[in-house]
Amino acid sequence: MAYDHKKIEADWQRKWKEEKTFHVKNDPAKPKYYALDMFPYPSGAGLHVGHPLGYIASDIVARFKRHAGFNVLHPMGYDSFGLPAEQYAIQTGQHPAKTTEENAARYREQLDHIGFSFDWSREVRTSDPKFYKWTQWIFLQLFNSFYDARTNKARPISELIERFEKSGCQGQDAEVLTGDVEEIIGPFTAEEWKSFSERTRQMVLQYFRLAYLSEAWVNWCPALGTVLANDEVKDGVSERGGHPVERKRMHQWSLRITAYAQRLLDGLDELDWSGSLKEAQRNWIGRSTGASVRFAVDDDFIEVFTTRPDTLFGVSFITLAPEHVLVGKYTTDAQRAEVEAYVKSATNRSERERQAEVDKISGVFTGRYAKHPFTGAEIPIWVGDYVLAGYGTGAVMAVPGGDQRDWRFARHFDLPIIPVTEGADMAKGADERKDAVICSEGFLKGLKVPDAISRAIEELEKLGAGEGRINYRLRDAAFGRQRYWGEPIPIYYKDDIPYPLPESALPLELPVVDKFQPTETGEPPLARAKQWAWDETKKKIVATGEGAPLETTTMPGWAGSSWYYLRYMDPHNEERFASPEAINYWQQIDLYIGGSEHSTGHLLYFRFWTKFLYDLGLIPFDEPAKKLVNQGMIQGMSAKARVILGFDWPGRETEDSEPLKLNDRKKRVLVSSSKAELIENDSGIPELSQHWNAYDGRTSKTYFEWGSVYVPVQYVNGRDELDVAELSKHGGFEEFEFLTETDGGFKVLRDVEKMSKRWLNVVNPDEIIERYGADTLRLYEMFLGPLEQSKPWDTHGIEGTSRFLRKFWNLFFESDILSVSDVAPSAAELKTLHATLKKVTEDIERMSFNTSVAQFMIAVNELSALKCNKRDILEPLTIALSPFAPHIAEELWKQLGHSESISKARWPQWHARFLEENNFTYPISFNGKTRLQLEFPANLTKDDLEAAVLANPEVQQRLEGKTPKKVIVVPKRIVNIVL
RNA sequence: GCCCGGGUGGUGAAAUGGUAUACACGAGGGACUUAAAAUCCCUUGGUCCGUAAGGGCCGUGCGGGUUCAAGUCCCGCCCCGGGCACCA
Repeated sequence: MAYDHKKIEADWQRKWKEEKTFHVKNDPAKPKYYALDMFPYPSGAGLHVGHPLGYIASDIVARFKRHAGFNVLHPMGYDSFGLPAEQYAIQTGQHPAKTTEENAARYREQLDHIGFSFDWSREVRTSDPKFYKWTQWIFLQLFNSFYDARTNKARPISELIERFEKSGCQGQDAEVLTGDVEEIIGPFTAEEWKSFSERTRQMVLQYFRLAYLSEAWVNWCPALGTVLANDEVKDGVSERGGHPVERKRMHQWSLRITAYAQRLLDGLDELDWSGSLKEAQRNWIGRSTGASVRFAVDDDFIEVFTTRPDTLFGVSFITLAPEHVLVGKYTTDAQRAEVEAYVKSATNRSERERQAEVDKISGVFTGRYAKHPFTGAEIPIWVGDYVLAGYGTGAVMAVPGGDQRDWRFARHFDLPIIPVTEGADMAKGADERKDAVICSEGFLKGLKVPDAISRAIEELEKLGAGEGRINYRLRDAAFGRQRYWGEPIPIYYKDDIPYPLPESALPLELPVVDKFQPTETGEPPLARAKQWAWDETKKKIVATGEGAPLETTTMPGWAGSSWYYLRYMDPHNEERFASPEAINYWQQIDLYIGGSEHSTGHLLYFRFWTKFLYDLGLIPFDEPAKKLVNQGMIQGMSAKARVILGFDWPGRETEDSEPLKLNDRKKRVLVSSSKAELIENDSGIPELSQHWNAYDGRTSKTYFEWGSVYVPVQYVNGRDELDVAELSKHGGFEEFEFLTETDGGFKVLRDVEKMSKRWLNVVNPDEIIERYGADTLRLYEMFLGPLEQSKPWDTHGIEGTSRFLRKFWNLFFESDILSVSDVAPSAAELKTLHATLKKVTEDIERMSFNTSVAQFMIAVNELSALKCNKRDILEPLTIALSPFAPHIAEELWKQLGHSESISKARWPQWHARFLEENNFTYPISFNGKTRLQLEFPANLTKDDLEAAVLANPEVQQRLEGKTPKKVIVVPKRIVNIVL
């Protein structure tokens, strides 16, 4: 029987489906293992060979763990809400649910062809109302909770109301205010709380709810017509589409992730995640310790955050962010016009401009002064856009002697620069050294920076002018999107105050709309719905206008993905997001694999929601994934043909100085890259005159202007030669002519780039599977290199893994007839088997799949050389290969006479006794350089070994009668003779 | 600028401080074949000496160091990839 991958793979994929081989039950009798992939957004483009990389890795681990006796949860689903489907809907009027359905079906087909062991009965889709009912439910829990700073966990908001009724809002309670720049609410007594109107109470509670509606600065993207989260904005433009983003103040649903900043930071320590990923999260959370300092302004004050309270004596001015609420209040009448103009221009400048023009220093004096808490000196208050509204308090105490930005601002506006450290040269710049000695006159003089910091905080606290404080860079997460294709937010409004829908109203399904665009008045698409109001008494959705209006923004893409891993545990539960029994059984994700682009977005919200659900006692763990691996990107190997854009030579008679541009109407000439070098040397290429008569008229060395044209990679062979004939059949290149080498070949240039339609370098897994099979694809993806590393895809290398599988198959067959012997295996055969089992077992545990594939190849090469067809060797080897190449393994397993799926077979154990050797070949080195090899019994003692080596005639010869200074003997490793 | 990764043959890459380049691609040579495909065998870091067998020297981005021994550890650079960035 010849190895027929098409038949074998189709058969087994069908069998797995029919026999529900990979359906998993919640079976508390067995140990569990949860292997999860970050679920994909089903885009219209389908999968390319880069996408399944992580899925293959997790599938290998899942299959391996099954062999090792674990009950494995290995599900897959779709993150199916998202912008592309909606954009497409806007263009075509087609409902996004329809395109999503089609794309998901296509993904499913592609995934099935790769032979994954997913339990598809547990599939989830975030856009399915049965799923998003629970996303909405969790949102309601967030809305109905606050973060209790006293116990450091989320609690029901009812407890807070109780507290307000009993003792009002004092001390710690008033400090939970985090998030964006907000007007701080003052403390109030129980009596005051009771006297508040319903409206006021609800407004106050907004400051505490974990899901809250606030007036906040948001990243508004006019082109997308929506608000973006901070991590959706890159370099001042939207991550998707690259549209400009501006700062805008508007009503906005936010989640109070900042309340969890410290726990999100601390939790990282115990996670088995990559260092760089943890570092990215730490960076993003951005904890800094310092002090909060209040500068009195008449009977009011400005609060600043500083990491360097030790430099307080160097404060020569205060700078407020242009957006700061106190700017208007403090500006004197004389300065008002100037300040207002500045604030207007600064807020109109986009984030992008403000980032790009860092060198442009701008600011304006408010006319007012604050009082220095220590010296009582008058400190001028300025406004400057180098101060960010969203960080700290939106105000800084400027110390030009210790901070370079302050220094530049002071220089620009000729403000005083006071040295704060010994040995600093104020003419050159600020001294930002953290190991300097403070030189300011007063109690800090002579102290080292760290000591001065604690002393300064002490003094501030004594005066009541400030205290030690920790600040985070992390902002609250914008949660509303002015979009259709997302989860509706289950909120209705009475008197402009948001109220939660009752649980019985969930899921709040997406309403029917006539168009998916915003309304003419700029409201989100949901405002178009005819049935979009809530009747409080009937408890049902009614016609728009006939009840309380429902929220019209929808949730962002990361809502569903923040908790989906829990739904897989109990996907069809209608009573709860997942039953406590299921959650208790499956617990945390044991292995989570996905791309590193999610490191600060998804993975932070994912951890935040988990901690929140934990606080409410809904789940028994507060981190979602114990181990996380980022798979590297598979890049494309673009192919480019060189093209002549023009040529010229010195002294050409010409009307202008432009080089001779080649006429667009003529066919463009693509030149094989080696030929191009000849042309550049102007070695007289006769073909050129056929195309351009002007070329013959050249009178001196000709200079060429080159460009390049992308050609589809599938027509390029392993020698970087383009198959011109095949390309012509493909179409799209009719306008080109090809200038080949003398042997008719056409060489292209190769370049590693992102895999993208644009570069014509996309490789589709379907084509690879059609030609080589899924098992070969799986092996090759793993063989390419370490999982976490980015690497280019080159289809030609796949021949190696394809040959390997055929060689493996051939071990079982002789002249296409199954020929497996029951004779006991030889020591050499056993050694190969057990060396392979050892290496593969260890490699899977440490996710080093490329080296396990190499080990399988070594095993097959050795067994082929030994002409081994022993059952006792081939059977365990087949099990070991099955996680990597499951179809061929199943087929051979069946051929060996087994009736049950190989996935139920027990993982073969390796034994050290088969690996032991009687002899060891020692590399004998002189001064660290290997010179010869000598074989000795492996059990020889150090001393005997040394004597035997020195007695060897070849060694004697090299010693030339000298006595070695030292002989290093490492048993079973090396002997080093030092002369 | 700061923080993470990473630099090893023509290419993808391997190597608990212990024989650098396993495995694979590509390339070159050969066998089988009327031929091709497939398959199998040999060679393949550089360089020098030798007719040959064989041997010498150099070699893991660069420069130092530790060590009997460094791709691996330490110090200082350079380059590439990723993340963050007027963050007070």
